[in-house]
Amino acid sequence: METRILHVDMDAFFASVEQAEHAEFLGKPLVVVTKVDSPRGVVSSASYEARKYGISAGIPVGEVRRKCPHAILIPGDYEKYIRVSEQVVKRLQHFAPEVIVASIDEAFLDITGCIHLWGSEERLALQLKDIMRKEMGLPCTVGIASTYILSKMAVKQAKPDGYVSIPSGRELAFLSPLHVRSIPGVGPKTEQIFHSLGIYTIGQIWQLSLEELEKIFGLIYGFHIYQWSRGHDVERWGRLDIPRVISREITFNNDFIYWEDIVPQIVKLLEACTYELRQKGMEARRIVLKVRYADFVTKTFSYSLTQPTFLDKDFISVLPFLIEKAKARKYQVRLVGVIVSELRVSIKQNSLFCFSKEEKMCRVLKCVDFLRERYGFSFIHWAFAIDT
DNA sequence: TCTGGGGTCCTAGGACCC
DNA sequence: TCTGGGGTCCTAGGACCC
Repeated sequence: METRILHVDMDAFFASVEQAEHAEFLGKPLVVVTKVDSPRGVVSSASYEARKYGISAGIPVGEVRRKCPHAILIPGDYEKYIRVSEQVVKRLQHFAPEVIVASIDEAFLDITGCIHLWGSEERLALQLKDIMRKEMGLPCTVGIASTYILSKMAVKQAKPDGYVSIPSGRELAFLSPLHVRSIPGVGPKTEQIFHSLGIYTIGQIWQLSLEELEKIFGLIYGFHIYQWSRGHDVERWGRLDIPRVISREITFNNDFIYWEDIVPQIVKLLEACTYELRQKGMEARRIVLKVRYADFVTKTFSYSLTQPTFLDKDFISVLPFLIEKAKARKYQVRLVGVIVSELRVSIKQNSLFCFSKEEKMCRVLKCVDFLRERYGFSFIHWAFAIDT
């Protein structure tokens, strides 16, 4: 039996969630933004009514107001969108034994063995769309094809509120006329390189041999493009359900001049990262300080610990070293971020044989985490006091 | 109109060891 | 004493995606 992969992508997800909840927003140019009142807010999600005015993800609120003065701007409620996303996934699980969640608003279903239950794959797809619309009030687009990447490319062509199937055997005919940017993984830089070579469509990529692509784009990326342009999946290295990094960042409403004002912000971000580490039962070995200066130049400064940890204090002890490096560039600061990486599942939290001190620390931190959840951050000093 | 926040994966140079 | 080569780790940066 030939494999059939179904890809679901929710249309204008955040905006649609808000429209489903507030009927008065239906049919209106609704724009979900990061910050409503700051000129540094940008669009997270725009309803299709808003997209008619050229509003798309990433553009600043000022430009939104200029392009569409009557647009409705609301701040994003990301925890809500995560909850709705989980409900969507639960509903999708009725259609296939395994649902691979690719992001907050998209998923893949291997429907190879399920099509007969619905009569045809088209009826399955339309039923799925119908249920999302009627039960959750959310429009979505569905693509079905023989590989994951093709199902995703099918969705791109069918948006919004559409359905496209690529029948087995018609893959190359589907791909040939599409623009190179239709390949997920080909962005503006790669597009530019293709254009400089006189290549605009996927069909034209086929004229290049694997060796030529490897020479232009490097061994790995060149191989990927070779496979993707033929509709073939490339095995993913990591598992989707285990995070590789945890990060928090903040863009200030006004640039900061003095590092005394910035450091507490960095500590807060770090606390949020380690809190999530502990919640996930993980620890990290590497910390990265990210700084975007007033001139929009972004620098990162990192340090690897000898042992992975989930304790704030272990990372805080190296923060001064990283901050000193960041200070060397004499510019005002518009963004700071903290990234913890080199993650692994924590042994300390899961082992029955923890040392009593570690165990004590765990309990204290769980208490601190609880208080943080209730009252916000900056309870870190409590943990210090009990540890020492 | 000045440009968010959360991720994934890959590259490249230098240090260091054998 | 001088030399090469391979392997691994560390650090910084970049392309891309939602």
